[in-house]
Amino acid sequence: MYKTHNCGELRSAHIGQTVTLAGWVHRRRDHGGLIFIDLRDRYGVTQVVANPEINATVHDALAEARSEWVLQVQGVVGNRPEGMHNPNLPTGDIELAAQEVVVLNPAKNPPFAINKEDELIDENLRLKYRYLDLRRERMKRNLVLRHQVVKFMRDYLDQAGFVEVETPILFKTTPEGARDYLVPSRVYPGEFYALPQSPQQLKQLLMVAGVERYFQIARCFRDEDLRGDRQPEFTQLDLEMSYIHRDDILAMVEGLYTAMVKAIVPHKRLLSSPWPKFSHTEVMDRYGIDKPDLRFGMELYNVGAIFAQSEFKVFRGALDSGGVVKCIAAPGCAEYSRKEQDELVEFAKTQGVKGLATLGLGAEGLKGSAAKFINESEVAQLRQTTGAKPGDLLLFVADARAAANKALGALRLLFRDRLKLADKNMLAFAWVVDFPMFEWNEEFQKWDAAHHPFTMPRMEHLGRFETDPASILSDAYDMVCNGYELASGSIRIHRRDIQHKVFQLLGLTEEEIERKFGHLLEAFEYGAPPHGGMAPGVDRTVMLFADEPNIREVIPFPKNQAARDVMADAPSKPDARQLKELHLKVD
RNA sequence: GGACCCGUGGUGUAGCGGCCAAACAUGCGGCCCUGUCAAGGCCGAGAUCGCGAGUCCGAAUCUCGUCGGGUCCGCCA
Repeated sequence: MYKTHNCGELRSAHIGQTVTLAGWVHRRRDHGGLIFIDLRDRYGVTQVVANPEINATVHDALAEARSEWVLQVQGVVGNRPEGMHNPNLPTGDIELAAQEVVVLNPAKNPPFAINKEDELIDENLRLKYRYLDLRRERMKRNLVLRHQVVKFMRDYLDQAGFVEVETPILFKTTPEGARDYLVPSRVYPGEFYALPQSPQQLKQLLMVAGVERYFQIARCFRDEDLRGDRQPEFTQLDLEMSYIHRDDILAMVEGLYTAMVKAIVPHKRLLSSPWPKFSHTEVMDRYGIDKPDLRFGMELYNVGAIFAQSEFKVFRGALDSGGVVKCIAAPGCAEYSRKEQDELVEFAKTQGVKGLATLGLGAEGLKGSAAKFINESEVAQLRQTTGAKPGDLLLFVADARAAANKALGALRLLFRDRLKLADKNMLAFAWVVDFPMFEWNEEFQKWDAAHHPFTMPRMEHLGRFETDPASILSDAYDMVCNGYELASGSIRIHRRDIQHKVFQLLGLTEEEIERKFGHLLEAFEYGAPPHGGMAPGVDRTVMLFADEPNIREVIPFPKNQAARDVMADAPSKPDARQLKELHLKVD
């Protein structure tokens, strides 16, 4: 070992001991005579002091040292002089009087400061030098937090009788869903493996195999465009249980997360426990989105009834064509300028609606674009329905229901951030249940599975496959928290006939069903138990726990938004020989 | 595929038609300094303002294009 102790553990009790530390030069303070070096390793920082009158060689060596040099220092742990203790440092009562210094490795000046936390360094630069970025306190903290989260999950599920099983990374491409990452086979020209979008089929087969309680910290791959909470590869806590109903698995995951919050982020509070449960319809109506942030109010209100007799053309048109008029009330924003209101309108348009009407309940009367079209009686009813107060700004969208929900839901989040309506130490977990089983795909004129095709439709709705697929509900469920979808899951189909029926409705031919899912359907014929599961996102969980704005901050080596690894510069061109072996030609 | 925002010394910012052969902080180099801990003091180096066209007497500043980055829409069973 290069060291006898780490840089975070020495205390007064060690005074007088001869120890050896090794680490990076965090900071150097050269007084000409005395030199102080803050030596840093993973565990902390210890002050090393060199006195030229005591040891000139050591003093000269430390005078040369610069930031991020790697040093090994042997010395005696000493009590700091009276009044020189540093209460801000766990090791602040002692210092190491250096007797011997070995430069293990000098270092170039880093492209950004490792010993500073406040500056927001350009992320591309951080990613290019990720190994330096990870030395910084913030990243180190996130790395360790992630470890704690994963370890807690493993321990908790082990206690609950789950078995961790690894499933293949090289698997089979599946239709629908996200775009697959394909891996060419050298042995079979023209054939490809696919990286799993999730271990969905495999874990179901593990249920058929009798594992009963399975979990895996599973890497998943989806070749879609990136977002702050989406990476091409990400990690899920993949879970599956046999002989359970929906509420059994919800209770299992709720228990896990509730215990985990208490153990790992005790400074965070749960909005409610047990967690509330909403139907999909209800969250869409009230929050305009299927992953509501419940930490604040500002709900959406359907005010169509108030304007049933309105002559306001915008509202009239929407209502007459089967749409809705909905609104939210932005607290204290009645005096927004014309420009500020125009910005809101523009934002709404980016969310897919034709426009946005505004009504400010100003101190000197009504303001905003809808003011002259709304009468006193309507204002009174609006105030009653929405609870809006004088000084609030009402924002109306008159459009098709889905579009209106989406735009107002997005505006609600805009105001959350702008008005700081959400407490960052609050975790508002909730369940969303009763999803529709199918969604009509306008582009391809076909039915899609709203969750995935292995989801169990409600038994009592099985008769509607031929008559009204849109009305079929499924046993799917989402776990949401603070505006993120943290997990998604369902009770699965375990009967061949039902699974076949679903594939048929999704438009797969008999030949496709057999070729793509034959293995699964056959498995269901050998005594598949009823089962279901879910898959919480590990990256998003850690992101929420760490108060980070995106999952890149909790992934050691993430891709940028263009899906590149800017450190290694991947993806990259393979050698011609590699392509030839794989029987590939590139355009 | 689309919309919007950003790009100025190593880093973070300011400047947003002439006062800029670009300012501040920090970092870096040198000198001084024996109790600092974001050490201090003095001196110094370091940027053709992402790139390319254009407008103008004059462009870091305005316009167009392009490259890079980010946020969002589409997409993400």
